[in-house]
Amino acid sequence: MKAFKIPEATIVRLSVYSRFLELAEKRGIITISSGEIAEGVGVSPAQVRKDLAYFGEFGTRGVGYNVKDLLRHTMKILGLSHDWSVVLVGAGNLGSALVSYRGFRERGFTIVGVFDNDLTKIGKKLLDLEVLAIDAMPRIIAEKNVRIGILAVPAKVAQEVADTMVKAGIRAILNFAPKAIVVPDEVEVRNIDLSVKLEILTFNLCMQDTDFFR
Amino acid sequence: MKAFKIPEATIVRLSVYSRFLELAEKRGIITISSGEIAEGVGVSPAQVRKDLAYFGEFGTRGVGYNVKDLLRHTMKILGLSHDWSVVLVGAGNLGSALVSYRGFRERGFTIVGVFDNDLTKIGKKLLDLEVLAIDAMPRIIAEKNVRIGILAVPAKVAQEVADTMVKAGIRAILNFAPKAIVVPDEVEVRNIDLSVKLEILTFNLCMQDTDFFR
DNA sequence: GACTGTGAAGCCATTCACAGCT
DNA sequence: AGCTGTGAATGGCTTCACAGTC
Repeated sequence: MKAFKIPEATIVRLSVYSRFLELAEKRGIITISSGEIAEGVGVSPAQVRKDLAYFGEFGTRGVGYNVKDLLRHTMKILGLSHDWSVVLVGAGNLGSALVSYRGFRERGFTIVGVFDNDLTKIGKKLLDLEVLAIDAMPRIIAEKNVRIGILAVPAKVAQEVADTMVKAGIRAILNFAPKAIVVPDEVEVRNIDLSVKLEILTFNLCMQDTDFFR
Repeated sequence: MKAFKIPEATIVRLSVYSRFLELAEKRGIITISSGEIAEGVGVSPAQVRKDLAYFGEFGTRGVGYNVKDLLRHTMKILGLSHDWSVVLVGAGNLGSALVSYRGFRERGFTIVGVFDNDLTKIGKKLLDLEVLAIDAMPRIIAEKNVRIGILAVPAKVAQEVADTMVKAGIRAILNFAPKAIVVPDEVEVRNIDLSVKLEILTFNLCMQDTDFFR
C-alpha cells in the first residue's frame, strides 16, 4: 500500500462535493460529470477529478460518475459511514447554538454531552441535554465512547479544558476559542476563528479601496 | 507602486498575530521577536518574518519588533483602524449567538441590524437590537453605511438573501450557509462551514485507525 | 550575539493537455 | 463524441540560510 499524502484542501472539497451529491441524489439525478460538480461547488473540473482520483477510480469514461455510488464513496472516505458522538464544552451563546445546529445532525454528528463550569449554566436544558459540570465529562466520554470534542469556551480556559478532554480520551478537537491550543501529536485539532474570517474581508475591502498595493 | 499579490494564508496569520500582540501589549511587553510570536501562535519564525515583510520593515535587527508599533501596523493593514458596522440575516440559533459573540466587538465589528423573514422571529429582541423584516435591510444598510453582511440562514434561501444584500450595497459577505453563493466579482465572500471542519477531523481519525493509506 | 529581511531552494497544489475508455 | 484519469508543466507558498544591522 503506497504512502499517500492527501492535501487538506482536497478533504475540504471532498466534504463539499459529498454534500452537493446528497442534494443531487435527492433530486433524482443518476449520473453526474466532473464539470457539473465543479459548477455546483465553484471549483474547476480538473480539480474535481484530481481530488477523487486520490482515492480510486469512481467514474466511467465518456459518462461521468454515478451519483449514488460516488456519494457512498465520499461518505466512506470522510469517515461518515457511521454516526459520531461528540461532546461540547461551553454552554454560552455559541455553545448553545451549536447544540441546536442542524448541519451537524444532518451529517451524522450527535452531541451527547454539554459541559460548563459556570454554576448559572449547569442544570440548564439545551434541547434534551442537561448541562453538566466538566467533572462529569470523563464519565460520559468513556460511557459513550466519544472521540470528538467541541471547544466553545473563552480563550483563557481553552488550554485547560483541552487538557481535560485529551486526558479523558478525546482524539479530535474543534476549537472555537481564538487561541492556539497545544495537544499531543496524536490528537487532531482544527480551529474555527470567526473574527479572523471577518478580518480577511476587511483586508480585502481596504485593498480594493486604497489601491495601495496595486 | 508594485503589483503585490499577498497570500490569503498570510492574511489569516496576520490576523492571528494581531490578536496575539494585543495580549502581549496588555501584559506590558515592549519588544518581541519573530520567534516569540511564532511560538505563541504555532508557526515558524521565518514565516512570521516573511508575512510581515510583505507590508514593510517593522522590526529592528538584533532586537525584534516593538509590540505597540507592530500591533498598530497589523491593525491598519487588516483595515481595523476604525470600527465596522455589520448586518446579520438569520435570527435562528446561530444568528442569535453571533449577535452576542464578544469576539466580534473586541475586534471592532458592531452588528447594527438583524433581519429575518420568519414572523415568529421578527420583533424579538437580541441584546438591544430588534429583529426586523428583510425588507427593512436596504434602509439600514444605506443609513449606517454598512458594507459587511453575515449570512446565517438555511442553504435554501442563502442565494436569494445574498442577492438582496448585494443589491442593497453590501460588499463583503461572511456565509455560514453550507452552500456556495454566487455574487458579482467585486463582492468578497468567505464561507464558514461548520460540518466541513468536523469532517476533516473524522477523516483524519479514520486515517489513523485504518492504516489504509500508509 | 541576537535578530531581522530576503533571495534562492524546495515543496506542494493546481492547471493543462491528452491518452484511454465507453 | 464525451468524459475520466493522469503525467507534465505551472504557479505559489514555505523553508532555508545568510547577509545586513543593531
